[in-house]
Amino acid sequence: MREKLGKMPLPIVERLSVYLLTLLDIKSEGRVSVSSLELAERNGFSSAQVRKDLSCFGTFGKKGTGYDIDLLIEKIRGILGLKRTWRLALIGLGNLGKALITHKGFTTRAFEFVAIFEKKPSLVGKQYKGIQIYNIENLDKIAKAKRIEIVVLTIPKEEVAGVYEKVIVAGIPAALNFTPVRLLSKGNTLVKNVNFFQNLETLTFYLSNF
Amino acid sequence: MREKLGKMPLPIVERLSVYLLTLLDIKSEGRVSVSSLELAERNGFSSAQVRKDLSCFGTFGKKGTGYDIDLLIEKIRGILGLKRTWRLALIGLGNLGKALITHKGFTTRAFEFVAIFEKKPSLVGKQYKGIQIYNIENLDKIAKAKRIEIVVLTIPKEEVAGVYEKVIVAGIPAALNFTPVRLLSKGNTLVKNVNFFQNLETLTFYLSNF
DNA sequence: AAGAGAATGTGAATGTTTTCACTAAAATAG
DNA sequence: CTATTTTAGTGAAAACATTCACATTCTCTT
Repeated sequence: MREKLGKMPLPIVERLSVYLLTLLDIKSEGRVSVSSLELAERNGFSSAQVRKDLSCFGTFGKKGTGYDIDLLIEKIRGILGLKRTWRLALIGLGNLGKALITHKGFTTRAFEFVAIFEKKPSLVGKQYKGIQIYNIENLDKIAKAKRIEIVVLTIPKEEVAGVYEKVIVAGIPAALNFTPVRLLSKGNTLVKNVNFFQNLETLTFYLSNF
Repeated sequence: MREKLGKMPLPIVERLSVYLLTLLDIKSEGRVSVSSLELAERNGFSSAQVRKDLSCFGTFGKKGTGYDIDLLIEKIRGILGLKRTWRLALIGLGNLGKALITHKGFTTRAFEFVAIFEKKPSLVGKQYKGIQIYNIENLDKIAKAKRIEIVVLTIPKEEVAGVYEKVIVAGIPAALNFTPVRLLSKGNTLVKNVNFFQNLETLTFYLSNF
């Protein structure tokens, strides 16, 4: 069993998230246990990979039977830090921002939006879907007061650099970046970039070259 | 220089997309050439990696100087298949679907929405932002008529399995899947899954384990 | 209760990706 | 014009990730 969790390879962490989704799905079918083979086949992995991934965190399975679904769900939730609610802030209340705020998935999972930041003066001071809208200039203060842990960036290209600087100064632990500007983790802020166009472009690459 | 483009490793293709974005950025600053080192440092890669990635497709640089920005942009656009417009269809006109349709990035890039499919009967036959809305039952017929190349899935969990089956039957070349149901490429359809929660969960994992 | 079958956990082998370190070419400075 | 600096391209080495293959343990059938 592996030690340093902070150095765990990203591919493994990403697959844990996939396993969790699959387990919840299988559980909803009323099942109570599952083999590494089934967990693998549902997701296009190999069974050895599933077992090896899980073995990094402990021995959760039972030879001859497989994995107890409820137990494995709880273990993975623990590993991924999903046993508590994470406090998010949306920065940029455009179309995408609104879509994310209203997305059911966040609330049914371990994520909660506790603040919105928006440049447009006419919106500051109001609420959207019950969440208070603040001026980005107050990010530092509000971040502390509201204990913001992750910011979700859905602002236009031009504003990214300035806003990211404020996020770093405020010492916010993490950012999920939906803007087309690639950001690098800096200071105490861990960044994850999400880029639709990159995804589309990998498709067009393979479509063009077959 | 590498041969089989269809087998090109995904990480390389993804980085090409990043290089392209960076090049456009540098170009907009009025520059005409760039070194592998700068291209690397702007994105958190190593310069050797940039050079090796590009060397898979040809020799585009000039020793002592670096890469001509215009030339490299054109080369990468060619490699990624971005020298023409790709015909997209949105399936599921919810909040996220609407946000994507109105997203400027698609039109300023090589992507164009040519159809929308939506279950809600009251919307079928109408238009949204000038794009015709069709019944999903007609996917096969419309896909051929409109020469749809990539479908963007923004439908609820429950509908995914049924809709995906129709996409495969229609033989649509690719799907960009924003639903929380992970899909595997099947038939002639290449799938790319985009999962916000997986991204959030990798953040919470590392936040929890430091 | 014994044997067959199922399935995990894991060291070793294999495969893939990244980095190193150097050669060679172009640019620049003296 | 020569020496120095910059930088691409690239085999070889290293690091990383995946798969193999098997010992082990549990379950189930008869």
